[in-house]
Amino acid sequence: MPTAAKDPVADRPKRRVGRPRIAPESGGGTQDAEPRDQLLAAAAELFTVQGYSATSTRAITAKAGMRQASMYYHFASKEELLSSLLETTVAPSLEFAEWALAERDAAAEARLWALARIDAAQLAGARHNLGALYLLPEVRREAFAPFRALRARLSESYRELLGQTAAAIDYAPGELAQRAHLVFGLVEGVILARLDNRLDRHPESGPLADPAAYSAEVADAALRLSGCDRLGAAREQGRRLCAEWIGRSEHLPSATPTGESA
Amino acid sequence: MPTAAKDPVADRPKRRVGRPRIAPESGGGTQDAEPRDQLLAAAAELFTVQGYSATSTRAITAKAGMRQASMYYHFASKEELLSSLLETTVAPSLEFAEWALAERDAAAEARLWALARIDAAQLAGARHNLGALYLLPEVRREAFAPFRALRARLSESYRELLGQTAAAIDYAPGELAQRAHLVFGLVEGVILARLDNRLDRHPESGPLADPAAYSAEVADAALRLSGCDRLGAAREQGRRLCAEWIGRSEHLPSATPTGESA
DNA sequence: ATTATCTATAGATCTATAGATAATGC
DNA sequence: ATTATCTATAGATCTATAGATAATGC
Repeated sequence: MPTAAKDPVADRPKRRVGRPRIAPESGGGTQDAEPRDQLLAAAAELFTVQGYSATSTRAITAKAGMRQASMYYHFASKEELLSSLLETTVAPSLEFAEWALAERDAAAEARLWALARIDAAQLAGARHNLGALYLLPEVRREAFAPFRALRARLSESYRELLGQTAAAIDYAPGELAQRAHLVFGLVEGVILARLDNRLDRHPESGPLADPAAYSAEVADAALRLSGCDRLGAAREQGRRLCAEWIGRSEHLPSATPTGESA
Repeated sequence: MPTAAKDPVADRPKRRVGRPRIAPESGGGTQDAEPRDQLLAAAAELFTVQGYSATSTRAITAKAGMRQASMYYHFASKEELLSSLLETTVAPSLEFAEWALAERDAAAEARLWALARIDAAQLAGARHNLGALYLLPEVRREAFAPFRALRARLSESYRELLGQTAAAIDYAPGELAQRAHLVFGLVEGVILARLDNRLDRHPESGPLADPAAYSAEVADAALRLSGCDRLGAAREQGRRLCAEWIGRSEHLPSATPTGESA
């Protein structure tokens, strides 16, 4: 073997600064992630399954393989931990929404389809049912207002795109807001579907069977609700928009702290 | 005044057996309700707003006007309190669903419309956002399995009705379950709409602006999702079914412990 | 005697802080 | 010296039980 550094990542001795941990890594392969990300991953699972108040900092740190107090080196409080998780949840959909709003060459129907698709796919495919985090009652606390503002912007994006569709011309006054709400609610139905899955069938957490197919169904249903009469064409162009966006974002470094290796 | 007992309810001296309370009634006119119902009403508000784990038994009893330990005379545990609330939440919709399934003379589309309507109206119009209770992560605990079974039966009722519609004949394999899920999710979107209302606009809890109109919109949207092509007729007959049911249930003693006087 | 409350408290948490300590880095 | 952990603990909870008590009912 003449070339020494064949696989620099695997060879890395993983020696770290600071006092070493004592607690063993409990299961789920987060061994060599950043401690901060280990905490986020542990909290994501526990918060979605048990809720925020029902999850102790002790439980989170045990899952992340460290002692309770060590959490406070990485996060100022338990609330800050939830804040971070919440923001990673809306961010991707919101980025797509803003891009889609600017793509004025594409039909509004296609952009709406694509937004519903991307948003639903993210909700359906995430390792834990992260969307359920914003159903947690604790999220109404003042500490989470910044996150709620992000979510309100996402909701408005749906309304704007819907307002640009051909069907919207015939809407009665107030009907736009009404229908936009229904569409937004339909997409968020993915969260509820996952809750039901977990409640009634799979004891273990997990994504819906086929997120890609499911999210396309949801996007179809969204256009049906909008009153769009040329679903086929909109879906076709919508798919292209999704593909284009995914192509772009793959060039970026995908910083998804909660998505563990596999 | 010859006839002595003019208004027996108002004249009732309200003297009660047992040691009297010391704690004052805090606000909301539940003064002369049964203690058990006062506790349920207090818990309904606090659980929906703050969540289950975040609500202490002390907070519940303070709102109901008694001391913390007195709760345990009426409920064996905090979990039992939530259980009672959960069951009062699904029961009305489920009763309607079973009646509608049996009404085989009416068109399936109309019965589906009516079920969506009744269910959505109940979710939209309840004093507190009681539907949100079954989004509480704690509801996954074993203690709440009986409630989850009720909810599963409601979900199946939607699927059965949808399966009897004309549009269902053309569904691909698996499409029935898929669409039924979307419809069920759409109706539950009412819960999310109320959460959003509370998050973003009204600081106080409260029902959606016009539950009757809103729930009719949701029922329309449900039929649109089903692929029904004769919405007008179905809606017409659906309205009649709703009216018939409401007529019936008004003859019964309406035992809704959580709906306070007004 | 029965009922529905009360007071007091055991025992088990839980969050966050203080300060010690075991690594690496320079 | 810096970093990332550790141990220990203060202080504030929280749920549920034990047993006393103040009403009504008979």
